[in-house]
Amino acid sequence: MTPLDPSTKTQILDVAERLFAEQGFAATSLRALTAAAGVNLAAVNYHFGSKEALLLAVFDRRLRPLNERRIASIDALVRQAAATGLAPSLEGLLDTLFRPVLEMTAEPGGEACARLFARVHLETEAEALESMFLTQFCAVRDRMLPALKQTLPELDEDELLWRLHFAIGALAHTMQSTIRLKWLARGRAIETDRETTLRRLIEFCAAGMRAGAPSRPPEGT
Amino acid sequence: MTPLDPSTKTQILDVAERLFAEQGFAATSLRALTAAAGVNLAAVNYHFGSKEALLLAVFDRRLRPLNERRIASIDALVRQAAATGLAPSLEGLLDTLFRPVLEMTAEPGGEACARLFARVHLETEAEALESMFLTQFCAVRDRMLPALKQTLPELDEDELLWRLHFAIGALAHTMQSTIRLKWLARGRAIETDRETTLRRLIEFCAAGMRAGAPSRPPEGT
DNA sequence: GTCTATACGATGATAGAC
DNA sequence: GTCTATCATCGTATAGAC
Repeated sequence: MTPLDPSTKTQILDVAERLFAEQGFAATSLRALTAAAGVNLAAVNYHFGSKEALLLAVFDRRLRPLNERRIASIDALVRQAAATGLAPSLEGLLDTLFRPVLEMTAEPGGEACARLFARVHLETEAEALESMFLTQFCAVRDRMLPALKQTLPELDEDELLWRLHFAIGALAHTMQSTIRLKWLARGRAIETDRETTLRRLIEFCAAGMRAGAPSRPPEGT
Repeated sequence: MTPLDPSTKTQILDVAERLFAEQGFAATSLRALTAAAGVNLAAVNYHFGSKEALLLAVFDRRLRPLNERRIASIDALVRQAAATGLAPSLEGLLDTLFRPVLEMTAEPGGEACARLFARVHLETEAEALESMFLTQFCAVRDRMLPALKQTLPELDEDELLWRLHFAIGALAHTMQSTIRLKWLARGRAIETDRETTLRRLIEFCAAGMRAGAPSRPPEGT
């Protein structure tokens, strides 16, 4: 349990993260996993309770520092904005939401893990997993929403929530499948540099969230 | 195989669609599935080859008419625009992309199936599934991209592709989890009427795709 | 061609000895 | 905490009846 401990538990977590990401969850058997980790088959069920709970633990370990970074960034933005008497910038808030996820792909094992992330909504009902995900995101949301309300005061709450929902979807899809993007491009080379992608994503979502405010297109059928 | 035939094959497809959507793919055993369909266990492997291939067939059957609707709508928009000498409207093109998916939820069994859809990136690499999905979407893309280029001529191709990618992500996330949206809302009731959602989605994505064109926000760090 | 009964190997989980 | 042995269940394959 201690940080530097190559204990059975952390050993399992490390190997599980790698194998789940490489081969997928269902395709990774506990026998192969425990053999690769050099531990006994029964150790997974002893330490985690089930294979699915092990997956939860893998996600939890990755998500925790990521959401802590988000919280710190939002707090810094809001504090800084309050000091100047202005609302926090929309681009800054979106950066806070997106950057930790995109930067995770630069960490060792991070890219594979990010892909695993995106493949989450599968299998069973994944209800436990969704629940863990939302619980962790709770603190982020509770800071993000008030900040966004300051920044976009003209939006009613429903509209704001939906637009944040769409923005998260754009992020999720970006993490999930550069494959689809490359296919969209029909073989053309396409820029996938991380900072450029982040800029594009922020521009798209910022414009989407501001929709209707700066210039209103004429209504049609 | 004929439309009205309650044959073993269509019987399996019908029950599979329902059970996969209700319980998830992994959680639905072929034994339970074939028992519910009143067919023999081996019938699945005889008619479809494997459990995964059955899932493919379920998706394929739903996706085919959906993409045909999209193609017809895009063609109509482009034809109509050409007649007036104008580019097709961005909102119209996005409507074409989104509406058939949202309206699928109104068909019997459609909502559950839409959720299953979104849970696609599961298990193994899901490579076969992704491949089927992209193959079907091919004809849509090949009409959508030229139309979008007419409508947004100021965007370079990379930017256009990325923005379409983001828009598809917003759609996918919308179909996938109203659960997350409701959680975002923290218990507040939130409008989830289909036409309203469609309008919100179109407004968000249209603004995102036009980002930088109509009015330019000042650049910051 | 279609359907059935049955068997096989592998899986996730568990009980109990140490 | 760790191990071995064992269990029910899974997806799949096949042999043979209609």
